[in-house]
Amino acid sequence: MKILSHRGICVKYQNTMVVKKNPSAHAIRTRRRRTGGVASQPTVGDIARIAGVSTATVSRALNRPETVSPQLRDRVGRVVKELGYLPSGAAKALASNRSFTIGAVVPTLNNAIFSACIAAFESRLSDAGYTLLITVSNYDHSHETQQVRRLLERGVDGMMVVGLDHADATYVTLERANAAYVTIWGYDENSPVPCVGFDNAAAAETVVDHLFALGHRRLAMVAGITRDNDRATARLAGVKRAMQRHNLTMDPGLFMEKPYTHQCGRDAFADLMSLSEPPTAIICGNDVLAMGVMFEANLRGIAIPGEVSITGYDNLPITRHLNPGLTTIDLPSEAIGHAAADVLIANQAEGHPIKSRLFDAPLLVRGTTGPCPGGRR
Amino acid sequence: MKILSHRGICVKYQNTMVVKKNPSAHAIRTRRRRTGGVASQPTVGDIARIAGVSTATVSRALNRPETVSPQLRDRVGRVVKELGYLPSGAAKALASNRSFTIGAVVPTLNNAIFSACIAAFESRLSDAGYTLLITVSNYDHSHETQQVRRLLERGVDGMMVVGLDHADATYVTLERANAAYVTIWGYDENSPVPCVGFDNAAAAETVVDHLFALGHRRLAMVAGITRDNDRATARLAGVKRAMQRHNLTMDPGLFMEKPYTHQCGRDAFADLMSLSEPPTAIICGNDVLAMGVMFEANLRGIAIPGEVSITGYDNLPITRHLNPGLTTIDLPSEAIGHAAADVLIANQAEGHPIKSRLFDAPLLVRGTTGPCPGGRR
DNA sequence: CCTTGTCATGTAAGCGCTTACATGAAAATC
DNA sequence: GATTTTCATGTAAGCGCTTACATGACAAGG
Repeated sequence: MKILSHRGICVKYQNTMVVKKNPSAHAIRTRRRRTGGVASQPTVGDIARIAGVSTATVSRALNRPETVSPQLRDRVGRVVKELGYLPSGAAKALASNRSFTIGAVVPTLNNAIFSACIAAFESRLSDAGYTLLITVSNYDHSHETQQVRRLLERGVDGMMVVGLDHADATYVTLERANAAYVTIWGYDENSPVPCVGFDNAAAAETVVDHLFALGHRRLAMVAGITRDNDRATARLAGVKRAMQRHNLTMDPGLFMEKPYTHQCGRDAFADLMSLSEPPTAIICGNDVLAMGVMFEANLRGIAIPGEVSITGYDNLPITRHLNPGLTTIDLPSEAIGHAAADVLIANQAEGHPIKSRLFDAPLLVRGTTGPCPGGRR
Repeated sequence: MKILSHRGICVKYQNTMVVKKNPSAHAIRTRRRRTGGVASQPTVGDIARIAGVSTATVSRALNRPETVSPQLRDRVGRVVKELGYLPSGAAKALASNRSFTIGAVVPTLNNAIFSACIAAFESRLSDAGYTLLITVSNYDHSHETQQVRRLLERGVDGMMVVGLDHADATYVTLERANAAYVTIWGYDENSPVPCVGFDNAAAAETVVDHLFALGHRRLAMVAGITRDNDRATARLAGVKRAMQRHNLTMDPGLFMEKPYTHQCGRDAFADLMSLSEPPTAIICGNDVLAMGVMFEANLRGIAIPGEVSITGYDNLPITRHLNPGLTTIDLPSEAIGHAAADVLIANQAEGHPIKSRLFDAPLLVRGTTGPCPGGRR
């Protein structure tokens, strides 16, 4: 822990003041330097001059060392190190039309499943020399359009957006800008846009099938908010479709939409249990809701799965440690993050087209689901 | 869900091929356009020509509308909308020396406490028109240096790094680049670098005090890995300091460092309980470890806090729903994220110097701590 | 009516890189 | 030995913006 003097800011501050108060030619010219006026940062020109070569050679030595003679390469390298030279990304991006920057728009960062995906995404990008620009949409399509636009302005080389369903303007903007992008989480084989994800509805169906096989007939669903969220919508649709397939009646009172919070899961459970005829199994739109449901059941001394079965969706790392372990959909969040990064990088590096990719999202049966109490009804 | 044709990538791909195979002057010139050769994006020049004004006026109309007559402002605005013009961030950054981009280096994204902070940080940045560049260090100081360098190359207007303890090179790079930066999480009033955080050690001391007051004398600590992690180090130090203050003996066998995972918490508990004389209270370096400890205790039927008290550190949203609720340090992660963003933005916008800021991190007593079993020893 | 501001707009010079093309020396070919 | 080819390096033209300064119209002041 060695700490150097921290004066940069002050100087910068004072400099700004000077400029404001006394816009002399000199002050203005000074201000334009990259660092705000003080010790200006070295540029390729400086490196070139000191190393006694042209700027083109410096650029080549730095970006395609193999095209430069070893002596010059070393000479340039030495000067670069000596001066602590950092290339200007803006200038590079402007001149080369590549920013080595990739954008992502996620609905939220406060859900471990997205964080995990983003972490995987970032990790791959970082290894390939890219930096991640991240923005959050808060599950709001019109806000998302703004964020996409902003990322495009920042000159990202590619972009990842969550979900297939977006505002028209988002797609228009993306296509107009001729952007390289990939959607994640959802998968639709007929999708005209590339998607790296899984079939949310199909996975939800397997949950119902599992519960049906266990004898459950009275199923409830605590879905996420479906507005502007195609994943939540698809999961709900999957559950309904499977129930229809099994000829199960769907009591509207057993279907609800809740924000993805533990508290909402608890509230949902309380509501469901206060019904005259409570469900024997509760399908949750994600693990956070499922955990909330479990917590409330626990508090009320209602046995899981003895009295009620619970299912989640996501397979958050914590869910396997719960007691009993949560039966859930094992969502390949990391694989998706990696694949999304790979496809974007390959597109930039080798010009590979961005192709869709389907992942499995298998049902993971653990302890929260069991036979329907009282046998089949 | 309206989906447009998705042809951009292919064209770009083909175009790259063309260029590679036939580097005619035309193909090359074409390739240089921002979009890769197809329909090129409009520029200020295009807007200016169509609106019948100069590029300077376009720039002013877009960035400082009040300096332009209403008619021209409208005229420019209309053309901008019509052409779907998106300014080039690279060109803006190069010309104005401002990127409207802020960087962050975090140890991991796979810990809800950081995600929450980042979410708060991003939210404030976004409101102010900034975009967040995020990189992760994986708790590795030398990797962190690389990431800082990369962010600087990308031309961030400011940067946030987690913790006060960093590699020399990190600080050297930061100062040399004259960067506006702030460290978060830790706070040290004597720090020469600005820090927005709380006193990790002091908070850890309050945990010990609380346990001591409950009669516990045999304390164990499951700390995080302290290497390259000043927060974990400070927490451990705080615990030791408080124990010394209370004249408690510190059995080395009761102190261990573990990665921040649930499983490690479980393992730690198993180890601790297999000791001939197990602790009556276990202080955990963070909530994830604490939850792991709780899960294992639960599995073994060991009563909390009847037989053993547990404390966490972070106050993750889930911890209040646990049964019993986890006694932990209420870490102001969102406030820190907001404050870090605010200070960086104010520095850019108004030239305010970046000042340190101290937050409270109070002990939150919930159900996992109780009187020492068997009274005081 | 002339001067002096004031203000909206234009002109054009960069910002710091990349890279097409030019150049010239050395190597290869005839 | 004259030629062509190859290759490392240099020259200089942008990339798409911002902005200092120039300009000219018009208003205000004398």
